[in-house]
Amino acid sequence: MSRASSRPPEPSLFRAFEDIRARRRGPGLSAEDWADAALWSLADGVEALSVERLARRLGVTKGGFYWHFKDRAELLQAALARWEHLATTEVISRLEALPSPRERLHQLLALTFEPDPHGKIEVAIVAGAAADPRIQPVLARVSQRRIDYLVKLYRALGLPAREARNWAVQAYSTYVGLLHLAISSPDTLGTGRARADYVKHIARTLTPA
DNA sequence: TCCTGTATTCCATCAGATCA
DNA sequence: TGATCTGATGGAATACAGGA
Repeated sequence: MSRASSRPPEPSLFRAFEDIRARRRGPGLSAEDWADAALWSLADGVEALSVERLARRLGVTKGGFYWHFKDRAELLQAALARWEHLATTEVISRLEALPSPRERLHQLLALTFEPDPHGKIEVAIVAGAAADPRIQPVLARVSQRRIDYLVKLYRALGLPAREARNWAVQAYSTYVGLLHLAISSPDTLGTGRARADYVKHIARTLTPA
């Protein structure tokens, strides 16, 4: 995927444990801090989300957790809500600040095909949806919103509605497939130059002439 | 292979402490 | 003084080693 512009990379949307600890406001953690930490820990799998483990990694005890949340299930829902907001709503909002639809599409493709922990979180959520019926509706909603936005971008590039939808589904399918490949068989995508070339290739194939 | 005892992990509760 | 946190505690689930 070719970078559409030379602008510096956007700061990460997700907050790692170190950020949460560092930016701790006041005497303790907020519910949002816990949700962000839970979201980050989802990279290890939905079943690995543990209140005690989370508390240890945040440098607090688990007692405070129950002030903010009724139980672990409520925390998972909060984490999923954060994911939906950060990885979809926030991304779309950032892209809308760009001047042209082509630039938005390039930036989106660059963003989604970058190797980072966000992909692991996405894959964990997808895998978790198979076992946990509470995850499925969130995942379905997020996928639909993303595809709808891609349709909008392709439409803005001049494609008719049906064709735009086909391009959008193809782009999103490629994204989901690459995420799985990057985690299950990372060598397939290569490293360094080879990977960058492949990402460029993908960008070309997903951008209408 | 199955059963049993022990250890570990996790979730949840609660009394008391801390702090703005 | 209220909001928030700590740390002890208990119960349930799971893992694992050892013996029959």
